[in-house]
Amino acid sequence: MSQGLPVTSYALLGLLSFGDDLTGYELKQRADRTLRFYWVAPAMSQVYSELRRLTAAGLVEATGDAASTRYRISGQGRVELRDWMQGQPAGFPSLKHPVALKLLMSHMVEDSATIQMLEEYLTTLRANLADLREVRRSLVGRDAPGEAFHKPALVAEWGLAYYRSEQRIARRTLALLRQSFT
Amino acid sequence: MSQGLPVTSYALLGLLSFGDDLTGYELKQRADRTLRFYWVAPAMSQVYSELRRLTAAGLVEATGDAASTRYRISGQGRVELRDWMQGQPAGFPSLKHPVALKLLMSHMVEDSATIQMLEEYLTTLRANLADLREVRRSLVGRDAPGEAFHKPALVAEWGLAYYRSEQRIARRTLALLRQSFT
DNA sequence: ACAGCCATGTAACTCGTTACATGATTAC
DNA sequence: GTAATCATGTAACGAGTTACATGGCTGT
Repeated sequence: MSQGLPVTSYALLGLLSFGDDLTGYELKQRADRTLRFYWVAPAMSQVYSELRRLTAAGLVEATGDAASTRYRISGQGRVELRDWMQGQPAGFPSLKHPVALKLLMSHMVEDSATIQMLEEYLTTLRANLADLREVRRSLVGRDAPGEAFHKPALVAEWGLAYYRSEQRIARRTLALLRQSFT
Repeated sequence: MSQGLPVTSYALLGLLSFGDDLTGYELKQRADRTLRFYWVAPAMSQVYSELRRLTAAGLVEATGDAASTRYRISGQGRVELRDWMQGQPAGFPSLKHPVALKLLMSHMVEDSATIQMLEEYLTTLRANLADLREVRRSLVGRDAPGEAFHKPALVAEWGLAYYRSEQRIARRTLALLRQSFT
């Protein structure tokens, strides 16, 4: 039953599938640490409303008082999550890349502005890369095949590969622009 | 004036900044050919509503009858687009990667299911790569520095680099899973 | 005492999607 | 003549954001 929850709902349910029970606040923190790199960083208010939805559907169970509620995935939640994973195909990633977007129409501005944009992108890229490296590091020791964080480690590696690829292509594009910008 | 249009609005305005005037229908086709790889493929209905918004703001001009209207960017539109490009920083890309998402919680299912998911991803990746290569090919001859499609060509290269990186990491992950899957 | 974090929520709004609906033109 | 494509729109809805609001708890 309860077919067709939004993907973000399953994503949060997935974050609860590692065994521990969390408050909405803690769940948001976990999302910021992991989900944000390849899905979204949902707003605080959305975390709470999704948790209400999941509770209503019986996929998570709430314990504690109104001032501090802990949520844990239910048996039915595990079943539903499994079904969703194996049901529909994953679907193709969708990218919102404002840097590429502005580059596309960069004939409207001076090359120096585009060069500056790419430099700024490389800076924020470095920062994100550092964050993700830190996440990856925190999994060392529990990341062997079969261990609890094997799959999260694979995802972190995936993200690192993505960021490194972005670094390469941004640098290459920057070099090309600087070359023709006399 | 008219500060703070949604980015998709500027994106469509940008597609109109290459000099030709298009119908809503044609604009949608152009978006499907270019924008979709690194921004979005807006629904037909949204293309029309954005065009109405842009017209109301004086950034595009409409000509023709109600049965077939052509839109062209206005002088003010060019100014506004330039301002937007140079104004706020581009912002960091946001990725919605359902494959990575499912991989994260793949401890919930058998490895064989995850392996199958990655194989399917590689298939659709191949198809998208072919599409984008076709786009890149169509720009050959007008893609030198200073020429009309230099920047679009750079963006296409960027996209190709991204897809190739995805291919590499997907294959690597697949290999790791197959290895530990006895 | 006060700052900062923990913790939870409501309300308004907008972007973007899907479904629905219509009709003209072109190709076979 | 009929199917596909061109062309334009409306209506309903849902996901997700921002702004607002409240209050407890902890460290200095």
